[in-house]
Amino acid sequence: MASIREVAQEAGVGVGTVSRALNGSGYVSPETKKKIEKAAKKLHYTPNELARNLYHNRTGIVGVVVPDLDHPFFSALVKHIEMELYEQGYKTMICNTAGISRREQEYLDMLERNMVDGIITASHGLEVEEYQKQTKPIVSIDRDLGARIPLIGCDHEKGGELAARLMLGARRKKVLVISGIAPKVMANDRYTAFMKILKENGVTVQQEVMEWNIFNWEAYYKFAEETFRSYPDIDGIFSGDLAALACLNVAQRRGVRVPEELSIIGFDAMAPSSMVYPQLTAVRQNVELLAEVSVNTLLDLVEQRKNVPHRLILDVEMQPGGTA
Amino acid sequence: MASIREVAQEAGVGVGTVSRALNGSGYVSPETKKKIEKAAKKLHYTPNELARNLYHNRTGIVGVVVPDLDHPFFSALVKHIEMELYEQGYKTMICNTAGISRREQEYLDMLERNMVDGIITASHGLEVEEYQKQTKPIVSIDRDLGARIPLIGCDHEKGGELAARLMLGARRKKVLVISGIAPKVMANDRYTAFMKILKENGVTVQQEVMEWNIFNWEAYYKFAEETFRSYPDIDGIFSGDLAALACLNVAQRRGVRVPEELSIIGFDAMAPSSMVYPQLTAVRQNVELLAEVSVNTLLDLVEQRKNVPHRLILDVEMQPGGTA
DNA sequence: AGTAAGATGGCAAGTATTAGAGAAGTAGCG
DNA sequence: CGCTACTTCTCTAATACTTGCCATCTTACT
Repeated sequence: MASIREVAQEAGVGVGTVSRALNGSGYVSPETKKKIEKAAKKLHYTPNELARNLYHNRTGIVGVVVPDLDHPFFSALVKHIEMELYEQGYKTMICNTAGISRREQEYLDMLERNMVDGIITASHGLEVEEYQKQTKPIVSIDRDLGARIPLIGCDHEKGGELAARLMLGARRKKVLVISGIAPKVMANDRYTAFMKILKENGVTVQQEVMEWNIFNWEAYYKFAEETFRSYPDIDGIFSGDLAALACLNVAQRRGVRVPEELSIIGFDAMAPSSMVYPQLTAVRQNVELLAEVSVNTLLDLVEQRKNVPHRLILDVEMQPGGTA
Repeated sequence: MASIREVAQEAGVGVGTVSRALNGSGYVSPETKKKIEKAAKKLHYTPNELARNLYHNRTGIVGVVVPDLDHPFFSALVKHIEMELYEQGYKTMICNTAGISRREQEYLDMLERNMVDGIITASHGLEVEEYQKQTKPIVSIDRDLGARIPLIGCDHEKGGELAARLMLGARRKKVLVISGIAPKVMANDRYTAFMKILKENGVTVQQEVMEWNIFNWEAYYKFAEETFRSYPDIDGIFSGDLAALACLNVAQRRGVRVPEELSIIGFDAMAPSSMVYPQLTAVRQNVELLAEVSVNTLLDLVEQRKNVPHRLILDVEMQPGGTA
């Protein structure tokens, strides 16, 4: 762990010269530069990032806050965010809130303490006020955190419409919506839009609510079994991917024919939706684009590159499958 | 962004006193302490972590290196690692190598530059020598990186045995193994053990190799289709979860009855293996324990709490399912 | 009252680096 | 030869915090 001082001594120059030689800033003669590089190599010198960070008051780290890393949507999201951040020279710190709002708060505090240069949050356990207290760069996915905090999300409303059209086309009459519990997120818009269209067309729509952002297959499965008991006569289900997959699984186990007797439409169209047979019919979010846009918006703020729009809505499409 | 100096001025004391008052070290009278705390609150003082890090020469960050965050095994692993690290007061930085060994190298460099206090690596694109150059804390999952680097993994050999026993019990005669491409990882042991037992019992075993640690469902699916064309008469498949799921999916599409005509056994038994119908029969790794053990081993090194064993092998069990 | 122990807090060094001021040296040109 | 311009490099301040050392003040005891 040689320091810049030792390198300077070894090369017989001052520390400033070493700094300039190695960073390529300011005047350094070719010979001295060579001498310094030799000394650096000899001593296995690597600059201490911590001192650098202190001076520049930045770490090049971005915090990414999600409710559950093991949920297919969030693992895909974080993966793409990480890769995009890497492209732009940043590192990714993750926070798996697991529904604990204290953890979300702690990451906000880390912003304050300069540990991270910015935050992308897709976890929504805190009140908007907590976020509004912050002045440093934050970008929110799928929930409006008020002024100064850009919001990125997909077009949930259109997704709900697409699903509704599909249900209508299949002449479904008694449809169930399984929605998430979080009250203030954009995801709810898809169910509102879905239900509105179906009701306008005389379809009976019922709604069940379940905790969705903690991924626990057992819970989904139990919920699906419960659903089939409580609603034996429904002919359509619209919900997030995982709940839809659980319903599909239970339907298959019970011998309910999908899609003949029951249409199931998911939302997200993440990897597992393609693994089952038949493939799940689902509204697809472009996670890759979502990640890219989120990162670029955040870095626009961090590096003050330009003004960013407060709200960015990305398109969705229907992933054809065999369940609707 | 008030600094400690401003707090000291506001409270009318020296900076050292503020530091000691807020950290609870050394003598500070109750009144001064109260005064300092009031000043700190008034100025919204939050200590700059960067300066702290520089002084202590640590960041409290652990780097976690995986080939693909969106692979169900790695997303589960990282999730549990993150949660365990959090419990112990550390933060998690992730690196999704995506098979690019340069990225793996860069994380090793970050160790050198003091950006992270230690590394847990489950990605294996670099030569052992690169790791041996390092003197700072590293823990490896599923690959032996030589002396000084603890190795954690599950009992792949036993997993292979369990699968082999199941194949024998089902009287399978022509079995295919789909293994990964990485030559030096422990995962290969499961296939060696599996094949050895089957061959000893007179079963024909063939082997196909595919790139496995980059998760791409399309590729798995294509590979599975190819497999069914090339080996139309096999009656057993043993492979990682995802390849197994792809084979199950193709089998169902082709009308091959599972498990009557074809036994499929996976390895890992991650979430998607439970989502399909019938549930995939698969060897289950205890990812949660794997994460816990990896973190504790690493932190033993980081904090020099105690000597750590060089090799830790965790038990596996068979997840019963409907495909074997 | 004098002394010593104990309490309290200020000062400055240390942490590794960068940037900017300025010193020292060289060369070109009139 | 002297002035200017330019190159080259050193030195110091600054970044924000922690901590050891020392100075000062209080209190109590003799």
